[in-house]
Amino acid sequence: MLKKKTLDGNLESLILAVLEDGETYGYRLIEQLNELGHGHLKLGEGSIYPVLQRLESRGLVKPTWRVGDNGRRRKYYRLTRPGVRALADNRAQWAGLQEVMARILTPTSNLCTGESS
Amino acid sequence: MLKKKTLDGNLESLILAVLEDGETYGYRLIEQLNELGHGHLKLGEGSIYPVLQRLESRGLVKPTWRVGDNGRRRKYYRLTRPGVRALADNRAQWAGLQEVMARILTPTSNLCTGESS
DNA sequence: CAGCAAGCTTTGCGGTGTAAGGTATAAAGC
DNA sequence: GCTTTATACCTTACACCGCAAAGCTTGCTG
Repeated sequence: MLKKKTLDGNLESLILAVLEDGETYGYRLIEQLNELGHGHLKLGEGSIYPVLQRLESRGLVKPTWRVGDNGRRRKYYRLTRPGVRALADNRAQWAGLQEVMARILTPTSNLCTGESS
Repeated sequence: MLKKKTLDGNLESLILAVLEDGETYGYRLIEQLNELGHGHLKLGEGSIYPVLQRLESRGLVKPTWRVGDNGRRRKYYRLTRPGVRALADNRAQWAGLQEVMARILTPTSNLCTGESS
């Protein structure tokens, strides 16, 4: 299971990426992410809704109230042009992070194993 | 350049990984990370020292005051056994995150490009 | 002595995930 | 009709993290 601090800063990217494949509403989004996470994710409502609101206030997504097939009011979110751009930006950031992490985190140069004490 | 929120939560892993290749002191550590970052990183003292202190208080690193080759007092940090374990743990977390991000963030299923408005 | 760089520490701010609690409503059971 | 359950949304409070900024000490250099 991924810890909060590991996921930190990437939830926004994940949400934008899911939105890229078509509009959704918050409750469904949680299920989608948890399914796609294959056991690595166990997100709750408190994790998603605040992010969605922030994305909305930044104009990266546009919500539309509509009634779903079960007669329920749902708030469908759709990616905006700035949202697409932000997603591309996030992908670039992720690539950069991967590069840095690969270079430093990968154990290639195990040097001194010498003990002295 | 990597944004704060992208790096978030991974600085600890990076520091532990550098420590794995041998002990260092804070000031040098900053240089090492910025070099290894190849332009992606530009860390300052305010980013590193708090992390080092936290690592110390958690027992993941052990500091030793010593005088360097320039006559300066330096606080050399060395990885402890729990620190090594924590690093392994962080690597696992990172692998998990990569897996999730790869599955969701990678644009494989570009479905509907249909506009309606 | 004055100035600078090495080296460590602390404070304060904004951003982030999330557990917990709260509201409203459609469908189903008694 | 009333209660429960599941759907669907929102809000509050908290802990943590990176980082800029500022300050302190100490050794080298002019």
